[in-house]
Amino acid sequence: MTAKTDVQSEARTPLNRERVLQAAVDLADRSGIAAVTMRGVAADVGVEAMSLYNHVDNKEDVLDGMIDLVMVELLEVVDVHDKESSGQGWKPSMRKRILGARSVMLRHPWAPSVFETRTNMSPNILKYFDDLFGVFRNGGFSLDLAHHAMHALGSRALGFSQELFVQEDDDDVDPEMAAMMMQQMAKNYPNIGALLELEIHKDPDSTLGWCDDQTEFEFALDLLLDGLDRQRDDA
Amino acid sequence: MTAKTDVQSEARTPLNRERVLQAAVDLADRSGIAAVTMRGVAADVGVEAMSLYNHVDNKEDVLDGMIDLVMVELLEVVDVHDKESSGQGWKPSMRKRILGARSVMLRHPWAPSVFETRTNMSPNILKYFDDLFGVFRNGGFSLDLAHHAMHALGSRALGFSQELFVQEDDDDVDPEMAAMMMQQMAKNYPNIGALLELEIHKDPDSTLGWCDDQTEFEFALDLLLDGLDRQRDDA
DNA sequence: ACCTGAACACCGTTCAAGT
DNA sequence: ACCTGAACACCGTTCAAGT
Repeated sequence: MTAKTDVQSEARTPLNRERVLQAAVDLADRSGIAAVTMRGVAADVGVEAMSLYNHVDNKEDVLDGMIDLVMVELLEVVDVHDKESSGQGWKPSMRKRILGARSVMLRHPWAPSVFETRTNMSPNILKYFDDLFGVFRNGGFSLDLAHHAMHALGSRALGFSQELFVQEDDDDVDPEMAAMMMQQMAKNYPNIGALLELEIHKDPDSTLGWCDDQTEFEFALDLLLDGLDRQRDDA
Repeated sequence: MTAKTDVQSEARTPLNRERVLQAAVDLADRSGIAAVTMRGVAADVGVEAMSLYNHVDNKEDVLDGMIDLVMVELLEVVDVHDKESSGQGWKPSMRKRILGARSVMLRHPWAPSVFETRTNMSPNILKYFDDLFGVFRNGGFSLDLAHHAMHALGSRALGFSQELFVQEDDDDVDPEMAAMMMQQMAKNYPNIGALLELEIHKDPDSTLGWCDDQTEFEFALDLLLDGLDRQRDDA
């Protein structure tokens, strides 16, 4: 946001790694991760693409850096949410942390897909996971069970669950055609068809957007946390 | 595999969509998804890149087609595993299906990442999910709960769970340096450090590869299925 | 020390031209 | 009907040259 307002003073101060990475994050937030090219980031920062290589190693380094900026936000948010739920036991604490993490991911919709391509852990990522581990252990989990728990949570530990086949918003759906497709679906796929009918009954205006991501995320999270709680009691 | 043995007769029969897609899958299995370029697939099939466009719409179409071939395998495997567990209740059935699906994904390690970029469901994908839905419903799940269950399983329903930060196999780790890193880790990240120590104690030969994916996958799967079972009983 | 222009080796894709 | 050569608009990245 400051990148445009004060061009003169920005131009005077030489470019640095931080400004490059922040520009990349802003660009991704604004225009999607596909827009984050070396040339695109360079343009946003008022420089030619080749100049970026004075401040970052290569594009992988840019992506690593973008994730690191997200992690900083994540550590902040989790810290805030953590104080709210101090002394309430491991489950509310874990729940708050993860839902807090999710709120950060919602601000950076490109982040999950970039996370999935990272191979190296940064200090901030390690700290985040170490803290999560700490919550489990303070809650009476054995190291082994805490380890299993982290794997079971998977990406949910970072606040996202990749939703498969996210339909882009179809503004221009012919309602007649939609009805025909529904009929076809019900014939070939009876169970999915039944579900569609049920969901349409709930909200007749839309056959789309009927999966409330927040509800589904919390359902799965609670399913996992409750299951882990039970395993902890058994030990 | 047949693509190389019989060049002459292959050359005689004109190219078709199926041969293109199979070549793409073989190439991905052999050399990874990054090797699947229009030029690369074309070369494997003995033609120039531009010729492919006579048989597929574009690269997205190729990726859709590759996934469809995987889905065919998946439907076959699931069908086999399903007969083994017929009449044993929904849980063993669901378990067998999903572990069967996982065995297919292990044959095509590139498939998960491609799945995650698909936006459209193909008939085979719809059939697969409809069948899964059927298992839940026959097991006494309400439509609503079955719907939640599918979301909770997420990509696990297709037999994979994206593992974050998969470390590439580091053949050339200096053991001295590894020990130093361990010490550093234990200092900065006490919980992760404790876990590393525990795991090394189990298998002193390797600090890597200590996460048995199959075990973790089954742990998470059973956690979810047991949790869903409990919710079903409450209804 | 930092930035640039030109260039390279790759992409996916189009199109007129060949058979 | 199918295949090709040349070309286009993009990538990430290198390097010698500028200031």
